[in-house]
Amino acid sequence: MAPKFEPLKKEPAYVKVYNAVEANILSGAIPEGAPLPTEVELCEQFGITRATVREGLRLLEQADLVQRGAGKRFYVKRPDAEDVATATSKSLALGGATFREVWEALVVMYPPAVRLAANKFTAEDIEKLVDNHRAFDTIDADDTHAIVEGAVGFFQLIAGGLENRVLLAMLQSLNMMIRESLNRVIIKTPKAKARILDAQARIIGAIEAGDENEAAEWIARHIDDLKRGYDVANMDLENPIL
Amino acid sequence: MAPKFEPLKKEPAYVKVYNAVEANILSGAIPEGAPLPTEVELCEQFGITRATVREGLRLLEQADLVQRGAGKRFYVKRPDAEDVATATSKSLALGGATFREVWEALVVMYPPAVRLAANKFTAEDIEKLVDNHRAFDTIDADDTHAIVEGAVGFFQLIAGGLENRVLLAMLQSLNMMIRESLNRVIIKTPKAKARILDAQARIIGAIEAGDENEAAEWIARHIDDLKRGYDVANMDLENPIL
DNA sequence: GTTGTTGCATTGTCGGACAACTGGTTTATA
DNA sequence: TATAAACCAGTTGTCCGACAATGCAACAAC
Repeated sequence: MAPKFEPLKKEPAYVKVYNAVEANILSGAIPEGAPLPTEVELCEQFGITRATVREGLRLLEQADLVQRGAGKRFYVKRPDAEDVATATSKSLALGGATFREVWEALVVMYPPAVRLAANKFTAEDIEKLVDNHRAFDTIDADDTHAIVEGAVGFFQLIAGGLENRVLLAMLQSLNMMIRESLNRVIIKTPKAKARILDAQARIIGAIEAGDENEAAEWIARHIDDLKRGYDVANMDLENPIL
Repeated sequence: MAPKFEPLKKEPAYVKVYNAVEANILSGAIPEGAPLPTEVELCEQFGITRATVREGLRLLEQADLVQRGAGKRFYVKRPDAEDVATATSKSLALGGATFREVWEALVVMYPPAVRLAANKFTAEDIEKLVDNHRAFDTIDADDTHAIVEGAVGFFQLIAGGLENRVLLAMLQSLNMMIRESLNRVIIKTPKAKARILDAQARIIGAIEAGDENEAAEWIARHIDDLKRGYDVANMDLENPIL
């Protein structure tokens, strides 16, 4: 067998900057919230020019490891679930994810998630759901945008109450994609609002009662119901959501 | 109520570059695989200096919208599921995700995923599972690293066969975090290999038979079994995985 | 106490320059 | 002729030095 040499990395300097700073953040050497050295300081420390340092900083910036304060210099920031979700959904959408894939993911993920919710939700969490539900009731049935927001908001509250950032990030990115989808296929059926309202009520009831089977059952129906809009619109589910 | 003004954004030029190019990619004006204009061309088009253009390009680079070819200039690339997963898991880990969150997500997501697999997997997919299983059988029971890889590889194959990039991205990022976790709490129990092997066999059998209940049942047990290592190691599940 | 002023630190942008690398073309050599 | 060496053009990576714009803090003025 031929000796397998590493491609002996000669990464550009700005990547090295990125890696070096990332390592320091990761190891905790630069704690969360702490400011990064200034650009000139970094220049001196790395022994490179400012332009190069800045390119490395852009990488960190886009990686959400670091953020420009209201003031000026960068400070370390841990990526929160929402950022992760935004980036994920954006990437997936851009990657050509189809309606089918998104809906399928929804069907797969939410029923077990509400099962967890039924076991875990506090009175507070439930109250939020109820509030959201009441607000939803007051919207104009023709205001499709508001309806979409209300429907997505419900999912958001479910995801948010799970006390689990990993699940939160994943469900949230799903929610964003669903919002895209729903806004595209405008919910036209006049009954839409009523049916959503009913489903939400039952799900909330089931969670409140801690009845995970009932909750899972109803959210599955709810999702299926939402999806029906697509079938009605006669859309090809294999179309990309973007 | 006090009038609420927009923060009147005056984004720096390099952000504008990022946005402009992103928009062009998104709209399909620059199709996938097509090369971006060279840096100098971009300078001319935007009417700014090269250093600034390059900062914008770094943002695009980190956003995985664009990639440096083996040759030289950037070409457009859609983010694939793996990149998304890598970024997601990294961010979540950095965000302080705990063992509990990861395991919980695993418990929530995989049983329904294998249900899907039981309905959807082709002979080919199953063959891969079988191959992986056979290979796993041959590893040394003391080679904990190999055992972890084998266990994770099994999950990877499940995720990969679903024909769903959205689910794939999410499951894959979970897999990466699990790999981290398992490598940390080294599987010591001598029986580990045997139990994993057995569970995998049953899951594969169930998928092959299209028995989704059986498959879901066994993967749940399997996951629970893997988790037991933590209990044995007496680890605090609320510790971050990093 | 609020409002202006001033100066400092830091970032954003500029212009030009050069080395390094890649790919292709031409030329020299076996 | 075929192969290797040398050359050239295009592009990226890095550097330097400079200046404008902005935010911050301290201080002065009303």
